[in-house]
Amino acid sequence: MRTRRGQALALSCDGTEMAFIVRSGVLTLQVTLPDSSRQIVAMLFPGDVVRSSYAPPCADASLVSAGAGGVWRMRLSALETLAAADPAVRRYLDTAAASRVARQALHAATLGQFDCEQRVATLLVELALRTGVSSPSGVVFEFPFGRKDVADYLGLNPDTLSRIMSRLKEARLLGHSQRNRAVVRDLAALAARSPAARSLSEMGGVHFGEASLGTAL
Amino acid sequence: MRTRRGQALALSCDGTEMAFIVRSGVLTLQVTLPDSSRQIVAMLFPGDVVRSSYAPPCADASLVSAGAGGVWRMRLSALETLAAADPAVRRYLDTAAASRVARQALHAATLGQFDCEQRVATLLVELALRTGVSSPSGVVFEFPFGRKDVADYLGLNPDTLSRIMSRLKEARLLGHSQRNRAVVRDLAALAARSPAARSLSEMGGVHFGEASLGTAL
DNA sequence: CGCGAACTTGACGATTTTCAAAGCGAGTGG
DNA sequence: CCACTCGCTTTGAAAATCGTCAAGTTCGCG
Repeated sequence: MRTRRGQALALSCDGTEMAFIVRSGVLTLQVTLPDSSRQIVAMLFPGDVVRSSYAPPCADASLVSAGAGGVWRMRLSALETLAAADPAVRRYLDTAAASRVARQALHAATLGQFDCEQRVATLLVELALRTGVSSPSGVVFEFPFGRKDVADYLGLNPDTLSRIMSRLKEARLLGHSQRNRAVVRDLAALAARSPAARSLSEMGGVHFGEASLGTAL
Repeated sequence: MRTRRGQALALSCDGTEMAFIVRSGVLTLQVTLPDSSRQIVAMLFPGDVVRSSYAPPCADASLVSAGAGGVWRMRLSALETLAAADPAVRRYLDTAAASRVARQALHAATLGQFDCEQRVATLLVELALRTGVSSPSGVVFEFPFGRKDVADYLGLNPDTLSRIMSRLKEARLLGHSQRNRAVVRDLAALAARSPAARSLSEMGGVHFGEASLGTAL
């Protein structure tokens, strides 16, 4: 399945539990509780696995594509059959589930303990490590989120977020980004502002060919 | 393994990945990032499964018993062998992992979107549903946490937490609790203050013999 | 009975949100 | 080609929430 920006994927199709595997692009898992505003619970990168039952009951949950990308969608039972036949698939799924829990633990610490600047720094470091490419002017990466999306991920107000971004640009840590794109001029300085940076770079945050980004921390 | 209050269990023993299954009592999974204070990432109730890799790398993580309880500890490889032999075990582990992700999603929403009163209400509802027993004066349950622990779970300050508790007692939603024990006088009113209450009661929050608590919501 | 640790409570202060107005960019139609 | 409008972002001032600090209280324990 190809996905377009903003496209929402139903988490379960007529009652049967589904599984999704991200192939390219970034997806978000968002949850809206009654009388509360939306929370973006997780950002999902290529390789990540999502099941219908990752969403809490009695909540309006959906999987939304942030930018253009590709996803495999299948019935959970089909994936189980695959896993039963091939131990490598089984191991992959187990590892993916465990690492999802670990990343959610990190996110919980981000939401619970960090002040707003640390939260923003954490997100930028995560995206830079995951999808960034180094270039002469710094690490460049796609940033297919509206301010509101980022704010809902970090538990902040969009206005507050805007202020932080301005502050980081003024401090020369960030370049002036065009639409849907961001430039981190000084990744090390940004990482110094995020208590989670070290953990993020260890957690498979380093993608193909850009291992050097991780070592810079 | 029996555990005592405050006892910390090492998440991994000399490099091999371990798995834990909670038998009784309540455990907490806590994470401390560099230059940041402790976050209690999850509360673990009987039936919950934890693996070493649930903890993020480069973080000081540990499993701490809140009150007295019992835990099974085994090597992950041993558990895998069991699961390979018995499909029921396999299914149990998969379900447990998925429901852990769902509960962390709920916790993320709690930390990111709720104000401090809603957070406290959410925790109290969760504990009441999980470990509470109805009695003439309300729902009674063990509360084996210090103020600091609760504050670190909810991302609040202990002083702030203390104020909220006083306010809830004044509003007659809570009874005056003795040490390590709490009484919820009006579960429905408390649930009305937590946007996550409905989700919590659906998520297997209702334990043996106390199904009536859930239906009251 | 007195000590110490944990909890409570008040006043104050900092961070963050809210509200409102202004700015910018992209697409549209004259 | 240019003015125009719509949506999103930025920014300022005021307000609310929450955290900090310090003093007082309770409770368990020696």
